[in-house]
Amino acid sequence: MAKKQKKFRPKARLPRGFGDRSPADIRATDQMVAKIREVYERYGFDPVETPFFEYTDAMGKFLPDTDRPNAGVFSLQDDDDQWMSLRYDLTAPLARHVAQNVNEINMPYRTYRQGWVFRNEKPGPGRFRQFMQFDADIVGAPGVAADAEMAMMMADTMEALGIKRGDYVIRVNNRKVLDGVLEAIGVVDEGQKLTVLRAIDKLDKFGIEGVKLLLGKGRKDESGDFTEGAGLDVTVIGPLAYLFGNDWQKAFSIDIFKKYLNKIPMLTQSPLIENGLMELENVRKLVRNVGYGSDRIRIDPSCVRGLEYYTGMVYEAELTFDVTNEKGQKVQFGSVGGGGRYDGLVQRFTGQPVPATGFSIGVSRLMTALKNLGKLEDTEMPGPVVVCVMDRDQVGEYQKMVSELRAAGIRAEMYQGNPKNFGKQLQYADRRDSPAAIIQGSDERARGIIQIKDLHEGKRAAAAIADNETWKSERPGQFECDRSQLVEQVKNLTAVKNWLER
RNA sequence: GCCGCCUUAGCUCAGUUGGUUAGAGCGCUAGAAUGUGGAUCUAGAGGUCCCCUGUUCGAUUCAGGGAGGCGGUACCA
Repeated sequence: MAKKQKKFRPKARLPRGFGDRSPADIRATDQMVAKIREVYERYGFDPVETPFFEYTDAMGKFLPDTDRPNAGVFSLQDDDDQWMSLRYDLTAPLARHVAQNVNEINMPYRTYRQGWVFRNEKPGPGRFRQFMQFDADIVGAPGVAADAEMAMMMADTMEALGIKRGDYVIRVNNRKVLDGVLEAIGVVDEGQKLTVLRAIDKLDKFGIEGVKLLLGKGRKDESGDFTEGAGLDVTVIGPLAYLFGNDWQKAFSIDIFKKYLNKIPMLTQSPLIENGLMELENVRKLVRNVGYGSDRIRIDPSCVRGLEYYTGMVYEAELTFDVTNEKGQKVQFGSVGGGGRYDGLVQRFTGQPVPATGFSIGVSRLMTALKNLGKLEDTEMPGPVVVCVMDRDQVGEYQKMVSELRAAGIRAEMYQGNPKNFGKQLQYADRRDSPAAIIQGSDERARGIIQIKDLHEGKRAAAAIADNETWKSERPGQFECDRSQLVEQVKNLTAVKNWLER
């Protein structure tokens, strides 16, 4: 007697940091993407798409001392043993695309794209290992006017998405100023430089006191974990904190910025800083001139951005309201998009300097924020009109009704489950939020009519009925009409009408 | 990676000072009512109490290890 072999059953589970998308998610994303695209198109950008995979060397993602790709990217070797990686952003692939097509591309090249990117990192609240970004870049435009356009387009995009003025801000800064300051105070070690920049980047998260700790000895977090600081001297930390901790909502001017910079000891004349300040001032003038106030685009010395490849202006879109998650916990949201000037990325391939500036919107993150706020538009779609199967030998006729409704632009289907239990069919239609069920049994057929059951109206009318007998005999929302009236009558139902006129 | 919390039915969660039949709400299935979705009532199905090892007469409960989830922090090119 053979023992019953236990069949291997894989556990149905998602890889960490990945998620299925519901109909509501997909529709909401589509809507968001459409709105963003509309803004970009209006600014004169054209789409171009690159694939999910790139050769790892093209993305510049090999670890320094090994022939293995960076651990933060998903990588695999193809059958030629070449390392390929899933793209971790849309900027590196664009640089590759531009380098490969420099001769065909008409510069300045205004281009946008949206798509999934992948990062092999620990996911967090609102952070996934697959997420969607929406990028726009101007390649081949060296002037700060291009950067100003980016900042303005970001602001416009926020508002196009329904985020009110005051609920977001585009923070702008210049890497040249930061680099100049760090150089002046003697931070020349690359590692220390990065630590300082990261510390400043944490301002919104930990406040100025936390940043001071990180600039100095280090900081202990709530769980008791200790983070090593940059080890700067107190004489430098003070003025730095003063510079970055200031509320920069007031109108920016070079003079004010300089005044703060002057409080930093050891800071001398620096062409780098002068140049950076001039660029900031020019951007400020450009955007103010067309009516973008400091409530929308703000010069902010604490805006640093982590990426190393930025060479000039950097910008970041931040939501200024609190975000709570589905469990009611307040969530640190941080930025929902950012970017900057990266004049060196294309040069990596061609040797020729190609100036470029661009930014990226974290669509998934932004959607999470909007969803938690209830700021997502109602994406509900009414279910299909369900044609009930009363007699199996009549499915041809039922399918014809479905076909007529579809031809009129109305979502419709014939019930595909077991038709034996009629109640089941209505229950199905109800759960799909169908506007109507169509009923034609032998009685109706003999009279050449159909029953149209307005399920939405029925639900409303039923609120007053507690007793099932009454509920059944009254048939709330139900009416009959001639078979030939099917499409016309269904079109007249409120839910259907609203949908067709949306 | 590091720190903390958590893991019991499809879902949200009780509970067992270590004891024989492990519970609730919601959901699901069926019936009351076989041609009428809701509400109501009745019944039913559904469990490796995350996994492994140990302690014990006995472990879902205790100990150690592991996995997974959540949160913080680091990293985020």
